[in-house]
Amino acid sequence: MSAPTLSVASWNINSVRLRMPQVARFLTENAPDVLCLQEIKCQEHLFPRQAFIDLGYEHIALTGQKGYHGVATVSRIPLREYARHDWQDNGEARHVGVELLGPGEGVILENVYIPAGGDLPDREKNPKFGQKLDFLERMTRWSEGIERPTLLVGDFNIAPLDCDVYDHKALLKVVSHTPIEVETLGRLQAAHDWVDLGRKHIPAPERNYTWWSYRTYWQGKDRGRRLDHMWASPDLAANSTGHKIAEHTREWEKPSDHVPIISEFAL
Amino acid sequence: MSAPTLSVASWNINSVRLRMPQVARFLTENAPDVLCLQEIKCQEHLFPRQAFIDLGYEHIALTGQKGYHGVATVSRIPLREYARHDWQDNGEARHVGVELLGPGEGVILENVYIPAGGDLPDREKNPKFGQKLDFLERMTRWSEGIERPTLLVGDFNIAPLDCDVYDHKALLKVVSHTPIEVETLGRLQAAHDWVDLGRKHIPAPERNYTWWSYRTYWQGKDRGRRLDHMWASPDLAANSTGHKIAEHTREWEKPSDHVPIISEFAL
DNA sequence: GTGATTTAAG
DNA sequence: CTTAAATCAC
Repeated sequence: MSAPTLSVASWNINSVRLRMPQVARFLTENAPDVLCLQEIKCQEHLFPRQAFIDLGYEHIALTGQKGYHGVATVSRIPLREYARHDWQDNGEARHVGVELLGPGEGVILENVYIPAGGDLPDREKNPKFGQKLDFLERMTRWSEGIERPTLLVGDFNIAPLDCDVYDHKALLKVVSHTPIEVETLGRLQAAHDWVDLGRKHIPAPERNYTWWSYRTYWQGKDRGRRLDHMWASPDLAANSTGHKIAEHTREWEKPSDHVPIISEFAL
Repeated sequence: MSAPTLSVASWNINSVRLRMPQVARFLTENAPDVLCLQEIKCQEHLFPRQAFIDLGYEHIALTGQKGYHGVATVSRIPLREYARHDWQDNGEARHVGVELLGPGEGVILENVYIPAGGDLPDREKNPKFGQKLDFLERMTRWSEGIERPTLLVGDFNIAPLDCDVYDHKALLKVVSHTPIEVETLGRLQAAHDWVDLGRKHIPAPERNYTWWSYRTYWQGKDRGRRLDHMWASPDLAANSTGHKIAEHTREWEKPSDHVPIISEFAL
């Protein structure tokens, strides 16, 4: 018999209602214990709760709003909603935190959708870019106070390493890979010594993309970026045993522009 | 061997681009010589011309506009575009007339989409209702001058007979079956002694619906109306040999709210 | 390019 | 309920 494990997946689903069949397929084929979704794009009362229950993911914590953003954490193991941080400071639904109660008891799981930040990497001309940096700063302040083993997952909308994008030089001025974003994300990481599980298990410079734009994917040039991440507290990271990217979902019919990432832990 | 015939179909398709697969199925299964479509809902350059050519309907006359209205006549037999009447007097694409050049030579085929007329049957409170009546008046003036054998087909948006709706009394104040509309349509009919082929071959009070609202169809109460018609000049009507309603298409996947009607003529 | 929303129209 | 368009955000 095998040792007890915990598996956690994260996926920016870009409308959970539209893609529920794909979510069901992913859960059936991969059976993670917990799935964190971003960009569910629906209000809480419209979340397809029953579909998740039918799939065995009956423990659900979510925050949603009409049309945009919204995150949900669905789980086969019991959980308790722990927090909803408004790091955007404007009421947008971008975070839900839970505490695992079954296997993995005591682990805190933070599901976040960091703002995309608009097109221009300039605080003055593009307020959304400033909001993104401010969001990261607030997360940094928050990180400094963490005292429990925590897994921070979601769509960070930043590809930090040179090898996290298909063309480092070309993307230096493209929001998601600008030096200021990378530095700001670096301070967040340093504030809790967060361990980047994607790169722990798929070391740089190995290809590790999680997102391909709808605009260019059809060109087949593999213009990907690593925007989705799982960061663990050092103590929790010590138990992480693997990390994978379900890249094949990008080829599914009417796919999300992001693909799921999955981490496994020994308990 | 059989005598030469001409068959003509008419169908308010409610977006020809969205329903091209259904149109193809209808043409394959019914093989009319000519099909008149209403509510194609596209500009002329976006009409799926090649799809019709591939199906053998290579002779095409159409008038379209962005988003709404628009009519198209597609044919296996050669035709010549004859007229585009602006009976709405505002440039909307609601009519195209053709002259058949092959079998049926000399027949004029008028394809029209008469305005729905809005919700309130009141000229003052609802200008659209007045426009509908004015449209019919202009058609009446036009009818008085017809000199060639003509088939007038399309979505008239009026159910003239008591038995043309599921509940005559209940619909007396519902646009499509109000006395004023029925009378105005009656004057149009009288102006050329138009023969109502639907009722020539399916005599009143037999059920003869061509449209069921999206809003109520799911209730399964057969709340239909006969809004689509084929009217023939008396001389041409003498050659009409049959008329049918392709009601089963209303059960197809993602159907139009209207179903095709088909008339056959001996030549 | 894709999705949600709103509006207009049916 | 259904469609197209326009808008906005990503």
